[in-house]
Amino acid sequence: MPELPEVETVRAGVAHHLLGACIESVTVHDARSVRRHTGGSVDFVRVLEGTFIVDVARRGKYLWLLLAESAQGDARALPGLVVHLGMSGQLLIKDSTFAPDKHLKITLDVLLPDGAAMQLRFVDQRIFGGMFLDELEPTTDVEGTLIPAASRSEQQLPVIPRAVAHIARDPLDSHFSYAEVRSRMLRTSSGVKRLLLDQSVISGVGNIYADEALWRAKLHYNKPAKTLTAAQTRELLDAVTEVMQAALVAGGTSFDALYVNVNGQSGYFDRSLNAYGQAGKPCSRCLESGRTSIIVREPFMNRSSYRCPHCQRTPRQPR
DNA sequence: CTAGTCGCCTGTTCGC
DNA sequence: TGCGAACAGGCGACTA
Repeated sequence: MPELPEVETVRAGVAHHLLGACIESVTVHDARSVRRHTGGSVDFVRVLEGTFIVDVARRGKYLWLLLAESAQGDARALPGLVVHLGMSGQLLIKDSTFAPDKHLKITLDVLLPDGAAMQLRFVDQRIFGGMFLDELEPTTDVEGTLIPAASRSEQQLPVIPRAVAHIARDPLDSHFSYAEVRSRMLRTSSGVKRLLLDQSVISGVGNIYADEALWRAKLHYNKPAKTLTAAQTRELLDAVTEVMQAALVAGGTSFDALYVNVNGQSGYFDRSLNAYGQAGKPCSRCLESGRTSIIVREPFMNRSSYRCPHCQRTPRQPR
């Protein structure tokens, strides 16, 4: 499943390979993958065909391609092509001689600036992800915009798709604000994990990273967020950031290969997890101090939470 | 307004 | 061996 670091790798890979490319033709193989596009498949294809990819930006697990009428055109004149990989989505860059992938949902046939023909393929098994076109609105800086703020012209001001505007900055965002997250945490009665998973508070944190960060910070998922000290909050957010940055370094090395590894192969699962999925196994931190404490799995928000019953004690008044 | 639940999806794993 | 149930979970839509 693509986590935030993989999505950033995908963004960088698409930008690296397809900047300036013209989208010559588009095929929607499964309309469910464009269900968030209000105009339906026909409109999706019609608007996209003939446009140029001029930038690729990201916030949280959303990424979007900025489109223009020419390779140097104004991206604000056209909607953005928003991509969300959901749980099982992949973006693959291949040439058309490669056989169609299993679960291929959308194909963009593109012509690169050097004249080479390629395909950007959206592959998705579970169809939680998708693509859609969405109007852009002005914003402050977004990650991945290639043009440095100082040298931007009027028509290169940062924009964000309307559907993504409510998404908070993520821990890999250079404008990520610890203080804003802290402030939101103090204003809610919810448990801390619910906050970590709330897109409008902090984005890009899924169930795995949430559990791992809570384990590192020795916090119970149901501890009311407002009861965390400033130091605990700092430690928790630092833990999230550290794991993500490590995964980004691990996964961000390979997009020069022939089949462009823009597919979100997770470097994260290669390393050992301390909490997530570890039910029944001893907590490694407890083992180091000569204690045996077994990681437990507990239902939470219609899914699972994993924690060490010793390091991550149940709060006195669980919510 | 906030808090919390539900449903979308399908491949894999599990128990009977 | 076969077969249905449980499970995985991001996130928009919905309810209270």
